[in-house]
Amino acid sequence: MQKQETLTKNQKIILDLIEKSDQPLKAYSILFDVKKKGINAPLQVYRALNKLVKIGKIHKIESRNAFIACKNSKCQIAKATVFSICESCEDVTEIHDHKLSEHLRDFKDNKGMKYNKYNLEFFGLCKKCI
Amino acid sequence: MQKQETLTKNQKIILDLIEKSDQPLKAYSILFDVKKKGINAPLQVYRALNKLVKIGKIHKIESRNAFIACKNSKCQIAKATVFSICESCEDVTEIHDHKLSEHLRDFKDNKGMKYNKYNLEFFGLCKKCI
DNA sequence: TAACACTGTGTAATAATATAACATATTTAA
DNA sequence: TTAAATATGTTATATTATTACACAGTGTTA
Ligand SMILES: [Zn+2]
Ligand SMILES: [Zn+2]
Ligand SMILES: [Zn+2]
Ligand SMILES: [Zn+2]
Repeated sequence: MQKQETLTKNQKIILDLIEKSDQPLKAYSILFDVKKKGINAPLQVYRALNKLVKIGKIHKIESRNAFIACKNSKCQIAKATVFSICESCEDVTEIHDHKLSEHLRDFKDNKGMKYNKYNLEFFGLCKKCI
Repeated sequence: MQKQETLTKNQKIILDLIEKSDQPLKAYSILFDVKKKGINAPLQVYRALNKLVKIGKIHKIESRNAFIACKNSKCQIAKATVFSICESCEDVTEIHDHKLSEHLRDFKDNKGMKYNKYNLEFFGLCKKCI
């Protein structure tokens, strides 16, 4: 089992907001939404986001500078992420594919590099947008 | 064969600079370096970068907001990128692994999404930094 | 040749994303 | 109970990227 983290007030407020959205949220849109809860500055948002990413509660979609909640309760998931992104409607889905995970986990380059994390983003058109 | 693109003056200047570096360069560092060649504004840099990315001459390292030259002459490579990134020295290497490419190319999710591109970034410690 | 689409340029202004620096408070652990 | 680690609130600033506008070159086509 993963160590259960106790979240602080700001972290809870921001995680709640992200979990209520099924799509990625951007930092300044989060800031706008949590102003009514007393969070006033970008740094307060980014500090919470960084912590939540670190403990795996949310993931950053690097190509979009946006943050999405992780629905997967498994350990280590923060260190092994796969997303599909529709380039038309911007719908983002986290992918958990056992076979793909295995391939990625077992990947070795020929440079002797030691990996502890990866992030994979697939781009295309979702069913609705094809 | 891929259609041979004719690059414009600005695009050539910026591609030259990126190709001379074996590591990713950031847009504003590129801007600083090409000012002596008459490129004065961020937008001139970003326009060239976007074009060069589009035609596959360079790739964007999404997690670093930086741009690296592609050494691979194969078609389609702009649409299927894999990088290893050292979190200590920030060394970035483009990976071309046939087996991995196959797995990624053949990946199908269960949502009927049609993919046309992917980007994979591995993070860890390189040989020197372990 | 003229009209048009398409691509690129140059410039200024601004938007969007993220961090530094500082003072203080709270929690955790030796 | 001191010290270390983590979090907070605030201001300012750094970094990354785009909008808007005027115009120039190139190729197509009517
Ligand atoms: Zn997840
Ligand atoms: Zn879509
Ligand atoms: Zn490449
Ligand atoms: Zn290294």
